[in-house]
Amino acid sequence: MSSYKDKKVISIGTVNELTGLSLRQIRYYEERELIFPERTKRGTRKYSFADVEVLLQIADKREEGVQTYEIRKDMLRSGDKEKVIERMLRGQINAHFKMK
Amino acid sequence: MSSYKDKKVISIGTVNELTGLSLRQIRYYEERELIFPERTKRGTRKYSFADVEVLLQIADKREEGVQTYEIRKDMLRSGDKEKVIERMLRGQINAHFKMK
DNA sequence: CGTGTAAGGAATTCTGACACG
DNA sequence: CGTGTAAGGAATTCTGACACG
Repeated sequence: MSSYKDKKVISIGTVNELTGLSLRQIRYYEERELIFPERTKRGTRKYSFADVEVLLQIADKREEGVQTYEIRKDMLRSGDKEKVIERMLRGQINAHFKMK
Repeated sequence: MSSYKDKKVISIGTVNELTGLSLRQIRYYEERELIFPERTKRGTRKYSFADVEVLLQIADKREEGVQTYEIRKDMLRSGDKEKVIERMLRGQINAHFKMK
């Protein structure tokens, strides 16, 4: 089920190289709940390849002028609802345990 | 051919968590040419999931008391010779361009 | 041979905020 | 709303070396 694609092992700097998005943008999309990285003990964000793919999609939408709120709605509406929900739950759970 | 499994995106600290090997050990196995991480501009090592798997195998061998030199020979002799050679070439090439 | 450690420096990441709009 | 940036701190990673054996 959960393979390499979903393992959260990539740091934000590498995600920046992989997507071309600025650190600010990557963090902001998390704030808008479009993406849900994990956190190491220290608090460093870790992303999966799946996250990188989502970010690439977000980048496309943003270029089209779509707002983050709309993108989020689209994601919830579209295809693999399960995946999205799973990602979101993981994010929530993490946030909860770290008592953000 | 080359999928997520081979993309070098994991930092040494994360590899340490994934394998349980110390940073010292991970770096040493590179010195012994058992593993070939890439380097970022700055010089930081980046590993792939495939590298992590190899490290796990190395760890097993070491526990059995096998020396790194023997492990290296075994790797060259065993199964996917292509993969090994490919990995080594990548390592060499990287080393060359960075003029280690 | 294989691995630990202290050493000093350089780059990374984090958060909260001000800015513009 | 979305993104840039300067700010200060904390943790990461790097290399070369001494240590033990």
